[in-house]
Order: sequence, then structure tokens, then C-alpha cells
Amino acid sequence: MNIGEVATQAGVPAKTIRYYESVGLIPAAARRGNGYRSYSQTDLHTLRFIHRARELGFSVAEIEDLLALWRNKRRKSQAVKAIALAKIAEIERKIAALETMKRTIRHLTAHCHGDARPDCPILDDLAGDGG
Amino acid sequence: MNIGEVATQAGVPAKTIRYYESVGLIPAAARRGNGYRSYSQTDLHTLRFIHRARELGFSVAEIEDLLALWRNKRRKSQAVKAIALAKIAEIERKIAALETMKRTIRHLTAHCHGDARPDCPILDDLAGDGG
DNA sequence: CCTTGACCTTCCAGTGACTGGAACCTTTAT
DNA sequence: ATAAAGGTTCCAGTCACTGGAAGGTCAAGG
Repeated sequence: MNIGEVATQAGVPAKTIRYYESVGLIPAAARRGNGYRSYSQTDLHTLRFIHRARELGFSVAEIEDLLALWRNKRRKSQAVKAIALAKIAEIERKIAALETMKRTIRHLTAHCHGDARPDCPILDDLAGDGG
Repeated sequence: MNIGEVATQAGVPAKTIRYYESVGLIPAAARRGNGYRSYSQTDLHTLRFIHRARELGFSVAEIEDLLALWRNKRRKSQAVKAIALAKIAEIERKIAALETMKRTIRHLTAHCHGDARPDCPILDDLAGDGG
């Protein structure tokens, strides 16, 4: 497969695949006589793995670890589970931070008329007049 | 005030204040004879406004709009409220995406032994074997 | 007078994970 | 012959800083 086809099949832009290669997340692809990159089913499988992990919020660095574990038939499942649980904790922290932001902004908007008048407690509060 | 003091008072690193100036978020500060930047109470007030808005997840571009509205005594409060409500919607989208990630990862971990054995449904699922 | 240290200045480079675009080559179809 | 669609490389930009180098300024202490 050329890069375009594997990109379509894996759901990852061709440009991004070249980027993954450049940063060493995937090994350098084999080349055809014309210099085009050539991908196998295994490469496609790996790219799909990466795509799914990225969707789930894993960083490229974390995916490197995950890929090493995936390829290592002797890995311990606890190593994988630890990464997943840490990611859940991180997601929960992010959600909590966003909930706090949301509550605060909602609170600000609650007292703003939202009409043609200039009076706006949102700006006053952002300025620190109210906290 | 020198940049260090206004930085402490506003809760924004000096480096970040110079950055804000360089990207035009704040006007170029007045300079003393020795070339040091000099800040007024108004500048401090603006920096605090920016700090608080950043904490609440507003981008620098959005803060530019908010600052323009803040300075404009004839603004309509609906313009401010619209930005705030759009931000709430954006935060809600982010939270929903994170919740989906969390549910999926939690689901993956639920079937992984997490022990010394290599068998790991997390990796199998990431690879697409199960979805 | 000299030094030390804290503060200030500028500018350049790096972060994460791409993405856009230029300039060019190859293949396929018309 | 030519055009379109694919491929190649490399450089620059995104966002909001942050780190660091190399140097100027200021107040206090010996």
C-alpha cells in the first residue's frame, strides 16, 4: 500500500503518518523503486492502534510505551493497566478543572442582562471587582 | 512599578507579560530612563483581568475581544454574554469528549487482569480486534 | 572601588502534535 | 502532450508560553 491508501484505511492523514515516522513513533517505512513509502498489513494495524489510542487522549509518548508493550509478548498486563488507570485519573482531573471553569463562567453570566445596555457584571468580575 | 512587581501583583510571570506585549494583547509599556518597563495601576488591573480570564479558559484571542469590550463604555452586555455562553458550550463539548474517553478506557481496563500474565484486552481492543 | 546578587533588557529556540504550503517527481488516464 | 492525482522533501506556522544565553542596571556590603 502507498501512504494515501494506508492513511484512508487507518483514519490518519498521510501527513501525520510521515510525522509519526519523523519522530520515531513508527519505524521508517519500506520504499519502492520510485521512492514511495510502502506499507504492509502490520503497518496498517499499528497505525490503527495509534489512531485509536490518540482518540482516547493518549499522548504520542504514552503510545510509544503502549506500542512497546503491544509488541512485547512477555509483557505483564499490569503494566498496561497502570498506564490506562493513570490516564483515567488524568482525564478526571481535566474534567474537574473544566467543571470549575464552567461553574464560574455560568455564575458570571447569571447576573448579566445580555441586552443593549453596557452594564456587565461579567467584565466587572473578570476585572476582580467582585473577587 | 517594574515588571517584576506587577508580575507578582497580577499573578502573571514577567516573561509572560513581555510575551503579551509582543503579541499585542497589551500596549507597549512605558519605559523609564534606564530602559525598564514601567507599569501603572491601570496596567495592573488589565493584567489581573487577563490572568483571571486565562484561568477560566479564554484564549488570548478571546481575551482581546473581552478587553476591547471592557474598555468600551458603550458596549452592549449581550456581546460579552455571547462570548461567555459560547465558552460554556465549548467547555461542555470538551467535558463530553473527556467523559467518552474515560468511559471507553474504563471499559477496557475492566477486563484486564492487571497481573503478571501477558494477556491484555486493553491492547487487543486498542488494536481494533474488539472494535 | 569592587563585588555580589537581584533585577532588568533582548533575542533565539523549544514545547506537542500536527498542518499548510512550496517546489518537485511519478503514475495514470485522456 | 497534458492534466490530475498521487507521491517526495523541507520549511514555517499554530498556541501560549518557557528556558536560556548574553548583557545592562541598581542597591548593599566590604
